[in-house]
Amino acid sequence: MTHTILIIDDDTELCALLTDFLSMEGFDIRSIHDGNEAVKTCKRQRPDAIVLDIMLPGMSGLEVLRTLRQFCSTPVIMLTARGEDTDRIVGLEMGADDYLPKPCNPRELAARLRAVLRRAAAAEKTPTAITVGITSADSATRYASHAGHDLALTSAEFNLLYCLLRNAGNAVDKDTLSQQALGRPLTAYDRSVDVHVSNIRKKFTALNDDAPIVSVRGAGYQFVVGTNGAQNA
Amino acid sequence: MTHTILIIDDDTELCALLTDFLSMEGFDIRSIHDGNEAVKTCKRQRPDAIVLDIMLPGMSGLEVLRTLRQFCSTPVIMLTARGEDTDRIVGLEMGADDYLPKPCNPRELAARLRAVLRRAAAAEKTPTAITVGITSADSATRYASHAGHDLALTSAEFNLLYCLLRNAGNAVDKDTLSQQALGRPLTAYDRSVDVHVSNIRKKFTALNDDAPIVSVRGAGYQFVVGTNGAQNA
DNA sequence: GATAGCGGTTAAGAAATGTTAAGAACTGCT
DNA sequence: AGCAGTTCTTAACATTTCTTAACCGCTATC
Repeated sequence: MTHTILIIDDDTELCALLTDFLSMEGFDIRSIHDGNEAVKTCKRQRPDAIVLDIMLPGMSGLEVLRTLRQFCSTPVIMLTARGEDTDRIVGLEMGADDYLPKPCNPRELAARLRAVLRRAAAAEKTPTAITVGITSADSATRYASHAGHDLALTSAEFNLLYCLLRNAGNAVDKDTLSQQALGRPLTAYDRSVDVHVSNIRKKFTALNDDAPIVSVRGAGYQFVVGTNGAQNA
Repeated sequence: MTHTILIIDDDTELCALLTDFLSMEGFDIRSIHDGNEAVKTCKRQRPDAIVLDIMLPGMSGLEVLRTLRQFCSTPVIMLTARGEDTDRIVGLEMGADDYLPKPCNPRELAARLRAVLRRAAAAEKTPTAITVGITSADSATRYASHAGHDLALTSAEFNLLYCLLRNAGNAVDKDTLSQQALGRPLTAYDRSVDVHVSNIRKKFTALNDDAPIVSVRGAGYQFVVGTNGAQNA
């Protein structure tokens, strides 16, 4: 997949140089030499990443970044004057993703572009949230909700529910649950899983709803999928 | 991938010899016999590494190095006269990456070139800044901010947060945190990591925001993504 | 309908984490 | 070296969370 990169720099010569090099490296390059124009282009074209010079005529690079961040979270690599730590710091505060001292090595820029793109892709692709009916849990935030309300689960409870949600509609045996949620195999007379399930159910009923977790005798527990409230007899 | 090497030496015979040998070793070689010319070529062609003789007519090798370092950080291997320690020291201060006493063994030069290129590649791939939501940290300036404001972290706190940010959305176990942030393995009854986390949280709440760090009992700590600046779809 | 096993629930104690504060270790300065 | 300020570690206590044990009722099987 080829990525579109927007270069915002008033130095046309540098832009041409970078365009040549980065094109050979497999990127699709657009360049803009004016801040205001850049923001508009960005809104329209939605590039995959942006290379932004801090020194721009008219709107400064930092202003461009601030404006940009109001409507998108596209990764931005800033070009700073050599050793200008204050620029780095201000840029960082505004949400830049990386920096390169200016006159920059095109190879290094290419490498860093790939790095920020890789990270952005990883953040997007990894599905961490599971929603079943009106219940959802997200392992990235460790937040679980039911009917729009916080379930306020503890760490073990969250792990347990998350595991049940991943296998919603099927029974999960207690050994698996113990392993996944508590990090240890189930031993004889260990009732921890049962107690945690009990506490999770209590938190569902605290929201005035039946807990969608049923026990399957001898097989473990199951998150029931289907219309909420309606359970098989 | 083949690397381009620029050899700067007035001894044309030696240049020819090295070009022959290094080409066979898989490098792409250019050679220049004059200092001023070398700097220009370097600006234009951006070689991956430079072999620089210290004794040059006109501009000396050290002057070339100083000029070079003003606009790029390409790895440089210097060729010094046998036993000239002062040259080594001055060159080191100016940012040379390695030395070889002259007359040099081409095999050894090839080996050292590969070493500096490997090191440069590693340094290149490490982006120094990380931004997650509205929280950022830059290991180059060791500055961390949240919602545009300085978090004013101490050294250990910064290391800790940086480590959590690198693994945002996943729990990082305390032993890893201790190793990365404090430089020692976790020992029994060592609560330093917990105390540091507590202090970091205090600095987040001082900015009137919930600290985006949760503990995952028995597993460590986790930087949560997505609670604040809503992003992905 | 007796009984053995499983699951539901509660509560007490154990273990992990949160927090604070004191002093040790380090830093920069003179 | 000595001092002042900062940062880190350790220790202590508070709080939360987890495990264990106990008791209860339900279900399957004979």
